[in-house]
Amino acid sequence: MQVETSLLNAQRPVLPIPPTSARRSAPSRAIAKDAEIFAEGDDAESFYRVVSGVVRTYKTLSDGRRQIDAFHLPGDFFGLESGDEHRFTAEAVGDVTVTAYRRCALEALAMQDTELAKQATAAMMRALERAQDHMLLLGRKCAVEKVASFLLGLAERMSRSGDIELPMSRIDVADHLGLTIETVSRSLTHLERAGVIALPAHRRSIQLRNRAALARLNS
Amino acid sequence: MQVETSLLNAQRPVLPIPPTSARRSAPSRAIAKDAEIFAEGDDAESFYRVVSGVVRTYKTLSDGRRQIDAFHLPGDFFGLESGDEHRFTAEAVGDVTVTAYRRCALEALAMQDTELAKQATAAMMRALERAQDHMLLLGRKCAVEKVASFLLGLAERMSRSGDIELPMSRIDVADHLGLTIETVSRSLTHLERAGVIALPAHRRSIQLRNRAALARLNS
DNA sequence: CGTTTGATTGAGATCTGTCAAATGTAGTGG
DNA sequence: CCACTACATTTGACAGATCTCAATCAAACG
Repeated sequence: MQVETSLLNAQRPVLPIPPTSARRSAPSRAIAKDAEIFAEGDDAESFYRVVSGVVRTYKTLSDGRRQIDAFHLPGDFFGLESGDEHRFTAEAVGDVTVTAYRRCALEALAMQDTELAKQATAAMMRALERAQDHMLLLGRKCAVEKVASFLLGLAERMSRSGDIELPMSRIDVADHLGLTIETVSRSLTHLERAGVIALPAHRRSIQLRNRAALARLNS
Repeated sequence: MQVETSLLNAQRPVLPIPPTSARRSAPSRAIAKDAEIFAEGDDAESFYRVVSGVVRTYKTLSDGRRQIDAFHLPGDFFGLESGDEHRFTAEAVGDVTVTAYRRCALEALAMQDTELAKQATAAMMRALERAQDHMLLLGRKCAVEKVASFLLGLAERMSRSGDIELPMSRIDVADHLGLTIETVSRSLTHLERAGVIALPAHRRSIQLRNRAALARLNS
């Protein structure tokens, strides 16, 4: 896990860091793999920004079915709420470092024209756009298309080469795409047999061999 | 219907809009059933608020598969974008009246502390929250659960009694829930046979007979 | 090494989609 | 008011995609 995390960070472009006025009151927090950052229903005292590692946010049904609405990479904000409770749970996918911002700070800052307020608003809009794209994926794409879209999106966000080091397990991928782990696995081998991707021995790494074919799958 | 549509498209070029200082005189636009308000890729010159009727916003894949991300009821905002293009298409479900706001107006107002800016921001947050709930529905609920959740949500938004008059066709419902019209129909009759809802002769009206049972279906 | 965990593969069941037909409703014109 | 049409919805039979359950395999770890 350590290895994967550092690889990921190495591939990421350097983060833009909020201005010092905001950073002064922004403590950095280290979180261990699979540890909870906040839970559905918790008071939304703070929101967060990923410094290193990956965070998943999800909702669950009463019988345990889970939908991961997003993975948050370094630089991404998460945990912004309109109400006073968190509406989903956030956990560390691997070892993670986050910056915490007091929520009241945002509301105070929102009135002003600060860099942090702008970034937070922009983050919300991006989250909405991603959610809209993801609804199309969940509602109308078949399994292979879902996996292809996911790989393309991840490559775009975390790698400029064609190599992806998946930060998350198959279960996480499945719960993000509305599939089971078996179907995710079968879709991957299907793409591999079609020569679109390669799956090296280390099963968390994936090479994109034919981006055009992948792109065709989520037109 | 064709005639009406083309008439509307003819008047689609943006109306002259008075300065934002006169918000009370924000122009009202009448739109005929199934006419387009804006399309994916259009310049996002304006955003809108529903005055009367219902609006659907959707994305499509290249082969025509469609995902309706939301239905907008009177009072709802839609068409707010972070970029300079609309990222989905908006159409009138029935006959509709909307208020149009110039986009630059919002950006100017965002700096200030106006009521409209606040409402627009709140609308965005609500849209995000709905999108997150809807991802759980699309990714992890079965057909009957999807229909039950949809009916409950609609009843909550547009009726305090247990009677719903569906504003949209089965096709629209299906494309919102990630199903086919046949499966929507079968789910409805299934709920009817279970005594949870009643389906009067007029097939667009639905009576909720057992809200507790419906609520149990989307826990 | 054995164990544990995660991932892949296989076989069969189930749910939803597809195609086709029947039914019902609204609308039209005689 | 009654055919008659057009359209939306429902229903049925079947196919196909994904899920479930189970076994195998591989890598990581003590």
